[in-house]
Amino acid sequence: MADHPERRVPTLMDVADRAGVSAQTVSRVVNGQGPVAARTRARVMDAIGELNYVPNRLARGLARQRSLSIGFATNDISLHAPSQLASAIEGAARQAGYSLIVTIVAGYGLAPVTHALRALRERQVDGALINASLSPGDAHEITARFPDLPCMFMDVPPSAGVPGALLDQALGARLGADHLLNLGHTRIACIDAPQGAVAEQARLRGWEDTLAARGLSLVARAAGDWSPASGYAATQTLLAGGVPFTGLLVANDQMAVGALRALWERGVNVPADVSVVGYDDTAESALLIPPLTTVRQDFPLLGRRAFAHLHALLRSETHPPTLSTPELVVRASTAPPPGPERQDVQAALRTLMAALTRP
Amino acid sequence: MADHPERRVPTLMDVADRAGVSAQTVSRVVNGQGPVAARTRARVMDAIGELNYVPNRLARGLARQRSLSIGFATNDISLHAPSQLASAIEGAARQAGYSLIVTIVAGYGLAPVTHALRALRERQVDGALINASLSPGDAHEITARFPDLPCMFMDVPPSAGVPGALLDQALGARLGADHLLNLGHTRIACIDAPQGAVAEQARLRGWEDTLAARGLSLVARAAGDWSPASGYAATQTLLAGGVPFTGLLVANDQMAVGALRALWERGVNVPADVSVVGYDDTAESALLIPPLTTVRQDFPLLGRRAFAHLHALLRSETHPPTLSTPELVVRASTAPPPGPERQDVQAALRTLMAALTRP
DNA sequence: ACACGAAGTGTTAGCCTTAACATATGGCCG
DNA sequence: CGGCCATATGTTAAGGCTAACACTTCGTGT
Repeated sequence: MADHPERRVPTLMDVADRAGVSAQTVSRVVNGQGPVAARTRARVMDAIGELNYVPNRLARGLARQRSLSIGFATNDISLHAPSQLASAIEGAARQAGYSLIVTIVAGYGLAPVTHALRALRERQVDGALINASLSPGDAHEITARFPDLPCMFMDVPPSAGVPGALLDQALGARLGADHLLNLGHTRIACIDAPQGAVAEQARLRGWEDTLAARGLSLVARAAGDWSPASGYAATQTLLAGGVPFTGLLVANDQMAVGALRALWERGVNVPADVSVVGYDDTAESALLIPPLTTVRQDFPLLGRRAFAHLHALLRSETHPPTLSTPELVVRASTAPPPGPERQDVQAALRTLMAALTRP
Repeated sequence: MADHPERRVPTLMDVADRAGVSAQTVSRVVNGQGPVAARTRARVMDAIGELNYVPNRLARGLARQRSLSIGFATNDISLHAPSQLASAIEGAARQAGYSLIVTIVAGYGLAPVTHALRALRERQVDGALINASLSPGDAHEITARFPDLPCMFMDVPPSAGVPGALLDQALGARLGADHLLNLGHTRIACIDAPQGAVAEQARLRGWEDTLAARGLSLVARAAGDWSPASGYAATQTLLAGGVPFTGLLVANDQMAVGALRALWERGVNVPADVSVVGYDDTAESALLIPPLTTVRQDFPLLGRRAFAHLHALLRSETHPPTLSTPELVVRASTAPPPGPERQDVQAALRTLMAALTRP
């Protein structure tokens, strides 16, 4: 790769020699601390420019005993939430002079997270942000196993007593369920997320509790894996189950896309026959057919906050856990439940329409 | 943070003392190279376990002159393509013993990439993967400015003569355009991506060239920014433009979601009145209403390949640029163009239907 | 019995930077 | 004009690890 086999990348010492000063002086100039005469500084800057010197962060990290890098351990980063978080965290970290090392945690539970953190500790990260569906117990275990590694848990309930910044899943779930209840729905089904995902548990419990407060419970339930295809399959399962429902709570918007499709295929009109509530408010949601009523989660804000808290932690300032409040975005996928007679008319109309519009 | 203020994290030397051997021997055990007697190895392993020793990668990187980390410089990682790539690259890198440092490149062009690579070079990354809409000229400039940093350009045409692994944008664009042409469309509009995005240029040119080969050209054109909302707005612009079209080529599936919505709102039936072709084949696309005909891009494959090539490069094996071929996925959003009379009937039907189904 | 090579281990000298301390220079005060 | 302080710079010793080399201790062939 090297055009000039003899040429090494220049070091601090090379700059020092060229500028006719000691290494320490160059270090002072580079880091902008300690007194340096204006003339000297200028000479050093010139030498840096001429040699195209770049400081070596490994060596600096070794000498300073802090690497100025942080780790982000997360579930599959190609999903909506992790990628949004990564984007926000990277931005905040870079601005504060930190680099971001991303490690993907495969699967749920303690073991894969432990593995990921071990790798991050090898890299001497100054701290870690963890978004990996940990239970409060797991989070405590992590802090015990890595006492020297400041960690922020991004999806652990605040009650856990570990540093955390998270979205209030329970509230979000309640917002969605209450919305359906207030519209008059009583037969409500749900599509939740993979077992083991903490967000899933919190949402499911939030739904159940909200319904229970009105003396109701979920009439049917199916599980997906966050993907649109799984939402589609889950909805088919629900429809095939024979339990009638007029409201459908879905654990994320991507699965809701599949749900809308499955309902559409069966000739079930949304929202006239069934109301659908999503979760996340992805960029697509406002433009679906129909536009999706959903619970907005501000992931960029969460990401920035999480980094800010970790950053404070690194400077030994303690921060209480933060809870960001999601908000309900009402769009056209929800409406009052249909009366029984109306339901028949709708079905007939749809059949007619389908016949007419077919080429 | 430290429970026991006196306790440092154990070093190689601590392990050596405990096992009663020299540091070098511990190093040999940890790295599994060089001859070590079975008994000695066992003693060292025990000491490592007892102390919970973790090697310090900064120090190792400094001593070995390679950090076993690579950089990924990309546009906003919350978008579809970058997040898919990041996921695949991280997996491949981790498996090969490399950590991944992610840097987000803000904006298009040479300057922000240079900035990002400088930061990565500070971190002593062994190589970098770049997905940042660079022109071939920019790519050459980068290799000139960073002669010691092996780079893979993930979105630079192979003709550029720089190491690259990319998806054949021109072919993908051709597939989509040919599909519409073969269905009989002659009035084709497009929604392309931000100026400066290389993918955009390649796709736009591919569309134009393909149409030109049949003596046609795009009848209208609007630009988006990859987001569903921008696709929606662009489609509204096209519809308001007054230039009739029966085929619509969209530069990604997310914008196609917005396009489908805008057409639906205007009562334009897809595919009876207008056929829509997307690009990417996101997880949602098969489940939209109607399911979207699109050009599938295998980003996970691209990510793995890109890393494999970089890895080869790091071992001084030269690899020719690779071109992955996208493939057309035909779904229900495309059909032959309507005859003029049919178009009126459709419109009337839609009006009727909308009136009937309104509660 | 001797040289020889291989296996196993230790020693030394870096890798590049910074913290801590040491030194030199100049200005100012009494 | 000596002494003292602030400013500006240099020196030394880590920081944790590994490459390169040096040194033992064997077993082997002759």
